[in-house]
Amino acid sequence: MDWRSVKFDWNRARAFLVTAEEGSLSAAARALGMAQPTLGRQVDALEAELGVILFERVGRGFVLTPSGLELLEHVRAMGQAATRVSLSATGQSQSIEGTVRIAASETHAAMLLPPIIAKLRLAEPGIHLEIVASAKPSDLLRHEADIAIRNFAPTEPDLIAKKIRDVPARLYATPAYLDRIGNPQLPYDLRQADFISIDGSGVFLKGLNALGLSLTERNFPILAENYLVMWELVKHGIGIGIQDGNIGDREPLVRRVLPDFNPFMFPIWLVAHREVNTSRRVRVVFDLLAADLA
Amino acid sequence: MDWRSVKFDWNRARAFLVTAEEGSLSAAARALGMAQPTLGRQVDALEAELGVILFERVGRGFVLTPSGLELLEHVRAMGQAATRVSLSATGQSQSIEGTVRIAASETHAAMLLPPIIAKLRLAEPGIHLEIVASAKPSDLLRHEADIAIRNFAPTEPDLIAKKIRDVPARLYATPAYLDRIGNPQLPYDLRQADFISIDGSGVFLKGLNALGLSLTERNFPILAENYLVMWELVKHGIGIGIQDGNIGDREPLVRRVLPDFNPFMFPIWLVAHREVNTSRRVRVVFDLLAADLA
DNA sequence: CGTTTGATATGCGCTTATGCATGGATTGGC
DNA sequence: GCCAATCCATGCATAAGCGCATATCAAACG
Repeated sequence: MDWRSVKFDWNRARAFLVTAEEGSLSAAARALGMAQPTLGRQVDALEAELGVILFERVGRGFVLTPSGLELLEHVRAMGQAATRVSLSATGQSQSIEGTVRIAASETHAAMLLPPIIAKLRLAEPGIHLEIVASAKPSDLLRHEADIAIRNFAPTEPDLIAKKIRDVPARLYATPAYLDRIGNPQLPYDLRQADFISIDGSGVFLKGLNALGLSLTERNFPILAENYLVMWELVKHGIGIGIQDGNIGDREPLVRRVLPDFNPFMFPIWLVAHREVNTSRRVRVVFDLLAADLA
Repeated sequence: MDWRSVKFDWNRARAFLVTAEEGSLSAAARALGMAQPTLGRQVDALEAELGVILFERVGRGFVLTPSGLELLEHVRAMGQAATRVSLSATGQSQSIEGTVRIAASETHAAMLLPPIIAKLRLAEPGIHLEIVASAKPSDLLRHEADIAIRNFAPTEPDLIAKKIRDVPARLYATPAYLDRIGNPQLPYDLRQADFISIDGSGVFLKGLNALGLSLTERNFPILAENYLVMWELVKHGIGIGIQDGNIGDREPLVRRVLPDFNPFMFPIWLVAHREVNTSRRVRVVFDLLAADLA
């Protein structure tokens, strides 16, 4: 075998990849946790090493040359293979010492995880934990997290998932707000109420209507895009929000809207990449999460 | 985009790849032109970084662990992508300064190339030339060379090829040897002669028989596996060998066997990878080779 | 038109990695 | 069973790469 064509510095290829994808040296440096001059010099060195001009230096940022674009295609393939290396490596690792990243929505991260994390820290002090709280579901295929807590079954093929339980979600508002809209008792009474939406796709609206309410977009004057913000808005008497019944019932500032109404059931899924879940420490965390969330 | 999974040191992955493929740190170090301790430390560091034991240290060499084998698969994909990067980079390079590697059989390298190389050096002093003389056809897809001189049309899809001309090949031997076997005039007279073979696959035998001779394996008591060695054996009167007519006729030590016999025509092809041939300096060399070989 | 922001280059001190030389260990051959 | 060859590990001097601080520049905004 001839290795001439793999002799070039692969880290420089990585620098080029991230710089091209992020659009600037500074952004790439932030993404990789390196200094911006370092990446600049690596890209320069790669250009000299390959004899190709990759970027056109134009004022504020860089612009890919046609040659750079051509090369980027192949460097992307390197990056995807590198991702698979990292993914598989995590799965192969049988060391209990290391990092496990858990992705969850802000609510779950803030409301459900803390006691479990505390228990996990005591049981396995060698495991370093990272909580990725994000409104959007993390991409486990790209290894943005090792384990994700989701409210829907995953559709991606390479993921394994375990349904933990169904959580009753209810509508909450402050007593003051409920007084203001006349203490509604029936779904029909909510036709003029203000709801605080948490995503713009309308699934919240459809879900509520499926339960017997008849709402329109005019009932959603506020979009929070963040669970915690939504909950704070509800606690400040701005409108009605949906929340896990176990959490909402413990919050003294709010009361159930329509107390006798059947709760809206949504599932909690624990999801992990098949490759990653073969890792011993990921498995430990996965199993403990599954047990304690139930 | 999340770059966590590409953060690890790619050069260490390269060290692992070459070490695993070559079978030892020392061999990998030779292949990459690095020191053996360097690769050893890089592999150690990768194991620590990924938390995976890649090799089992057993006496003289390393043995891949199952985890290492699993990871090697993905690292190989990185290496293949890296090869494509290098390949495409050579093609994108419009700089006349740089290296061009020419692969040819030993005969072509020794007999045909020297005057052309001399001319090329004068015309393009900025181009550094490397001659890869090998009995086996170089793998252009893996970029073992930029340009290859071959005696057959390439079958690989991504290669471009140009047929230069047909070369008359003839049989040669020393006058002393021809005297010894009775100065043969007809193909039939060669039924007892010794031929010097250059490959073990029998194509030489079949080719000669296709021209009217009736030889068996007993006529090939010597296998040289090297064109120059074969030619030296012929010049020392050991037997009959085949050679380019332009070369053989200029050699005072030998004479044609069956002077009036039609020569065996074999083609000369100039071959390059499609990607690589877009490089300016490769193109320059390619065109000059094509012109001067005709 | 000046200010601010966010970007790329450069100089410098220092950490890190590399190569060389060497020692220790194992395999294969005679 | 010894010898030679080959390979991996370690210590040390050196060189290369990195991060920090800073200068410089361009674009957007008021």
